[in-house]
Amino acid sequence: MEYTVQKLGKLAGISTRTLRYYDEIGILKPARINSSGYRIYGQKEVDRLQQILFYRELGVSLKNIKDIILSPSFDRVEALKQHHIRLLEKKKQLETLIINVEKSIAMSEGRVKMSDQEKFEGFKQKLIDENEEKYGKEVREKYGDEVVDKSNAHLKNMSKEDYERIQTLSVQIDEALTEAFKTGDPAGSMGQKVAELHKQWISLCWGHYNKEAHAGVAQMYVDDERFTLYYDKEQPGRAEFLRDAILIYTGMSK
Amino acid sequence: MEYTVQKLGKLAGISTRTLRYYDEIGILKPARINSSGYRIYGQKEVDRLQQILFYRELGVSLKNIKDIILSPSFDRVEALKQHHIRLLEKKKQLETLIINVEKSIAMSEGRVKMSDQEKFEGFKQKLIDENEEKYGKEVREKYGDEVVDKSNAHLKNMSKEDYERIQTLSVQIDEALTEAFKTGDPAGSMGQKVAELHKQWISLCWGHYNKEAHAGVAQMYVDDERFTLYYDKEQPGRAEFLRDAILIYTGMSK
DNA sequence: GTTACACCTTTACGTAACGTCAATGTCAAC
DNA sequence: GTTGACATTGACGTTACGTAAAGGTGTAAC
Repeated sequence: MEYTVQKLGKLAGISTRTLRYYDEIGILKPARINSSGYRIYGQKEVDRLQQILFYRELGVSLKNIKDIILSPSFDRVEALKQHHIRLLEKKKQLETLIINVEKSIAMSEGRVKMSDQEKFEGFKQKLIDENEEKYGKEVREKYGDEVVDKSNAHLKNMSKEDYERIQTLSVQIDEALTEAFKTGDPAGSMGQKVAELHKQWISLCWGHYNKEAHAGVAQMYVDDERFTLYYDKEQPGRAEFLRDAILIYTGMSK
Repeated sequence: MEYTVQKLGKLAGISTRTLRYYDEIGILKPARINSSGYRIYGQKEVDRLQQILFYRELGVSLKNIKDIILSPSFDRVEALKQHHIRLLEKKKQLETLIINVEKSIAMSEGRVKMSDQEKFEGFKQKLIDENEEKYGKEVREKYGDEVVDKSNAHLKNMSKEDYERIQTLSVQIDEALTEAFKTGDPAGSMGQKVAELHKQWISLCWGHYNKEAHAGVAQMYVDDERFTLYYDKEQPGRAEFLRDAILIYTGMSK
C-alpha cells in the first residue's frame, strides 16, 4: 500500500505539516518522490511512523527518537517490549492520578482530609519523562534493569517464577472477568473459572489458602473503594460480579 | 502552610521557572510578596495549582485554563468531576495503545497479522484534546450527576450511619497509621490501636469478623499493588507496617 | 565580620514541535 | 477550461517553558 501525506496523516491521526516536518528533520523520509514532487510513503515508512509515535507518546524528544531508530543496533522488537513496560508504568501513574481526583472530590465534599502532598500525587510523570530523554542505548540498558528491579522490589522473599506467575494471573483474572461479566452469571462456568484463577492468585500471595479469608477479600472488593474503583473502571458492576462469583465458589453465598 | 517558589515547586513536581511563568501570565499569582520581594503561596494557591495541573494533564492550553478557572461561574467540584471523566477516557485510550503494542510484538514475531489502521489505534487522543478545548460549562453540567450516582452505587444496602461510620474509620485509620508508623513498632500500643480500628472497619464492611480473614487481608496490603500504592504513597513501608500490626493483633504472626 | 552557600529576584534570549499563512503547481472531474 | 481538492516550498508565529546573566537575601560557619 502506498500513501500520500494526507492519507498517511489520516491513518495515523497527525497533520500533513507534521509529516513534512519529520521529513525535514530526517526522522521519516518518504519512500520516494513521484514525478510531480509528491511524497509517497510505503510499508516500511508506516511501521517506522508507528515506532516514532510510540516514543513520542512516552515523551521522548524527536532528536532522541532519531538517534534511537537510526542507530544500526536498533532492535524493533526490543523497542516494542520497552514501550510495553513504559506504557504500563504510565498507566499506573494515571491510576494514581484518578485516585487523586476522586479523593479531591471527596475532600471538597468534606468526606476526607488530604495533605498538600497528596494533592499532587500522580502528576510527577515528569521525572519519568526526563529519564526518557536520556534514552541513549547504554542508558536504556542500564535503566531498563533498574526499572525491572524496582518493580520487583517486593519480590524479595519470592522466587522469580512465582512472581511472574502472579503477574500473569493478574492479567488473566482481569481478562477472564471481562469475558465472564458479559454472561451476567457469576455461578456459570466462566464466572467460576474467574474465581478459580483468583484462588490460585491468592494462594500464591499468601502461601496458603483458606475459604473464609477468600470470601472476606471478595466482600472487600465491593466495600473498599480502592478495589471497587479498580475493578469497575471499565464496566460498573464488575467488582460485585467478582465478589458473587467468589462467594459462590467458596460456598459462602447465603 | 506557606510556600516559597522552590518549596511549592518540589511539592507539585514543577520548576520554579514554571511558577514564575504562571505568575507572569496571571494564571497563578502568589498570595503575597514578602519584604524581600519573594513570592509566598498559601492554601488557596496550592489548590488552584492542583486544578491547573489537572487541566494541563488533559491537554488544555494555559490560555484556556486561565479562562476557565478565572470565570466567575467556575465550580471547583464540578471541574474535578469532569477531570475524573476525562482521565478515565484517557486511561481507556492508554489501554488501547497497550493492546496495540502487544499486538505489534506478536506481529513482529509472526504470530498475527495487523492492518495498517490497527497499527495506529490508541494514538488518536488528539480528538479528545480538541474536545477539551471546547470545555464549555454546558457540557460539564451534562455529565456531572452521572459520576455522583456511580460513586454512591455500593451504598445501596447500607444504612446512612454505617456508611458514615465507615468513612470516619477510614480517615482515623489513615491518621493513626501515620502516627504509629513514626514509632516504628507495629507491636506497640499505637500500632495495635491501628489494628483495632481496622478490625472495626472490617467488621462493619463484612457484617462479621474472622481472624484468619483479617490476617489475609493484611497480607494482601503488601501483596496487592493497588493497596501498596495507596498506603505507601506518603511513606514507603506503611503497608508493611499495617500488615505487621494486624498479624500481631490477630496472633497470626509466626 | 566576612565568607560561603543556597536561596530569591528580574531581564532576556533560546528551543521544540509544530500551526498558520502565502504563493504556487497538479490532477481528476464536470 | 475552470473548479476544487490535493500537493509543493518558504517563512514567520506560537506555546510553554529552559537556560544563562547579573544581582539581592538569609543563615550558618569560620
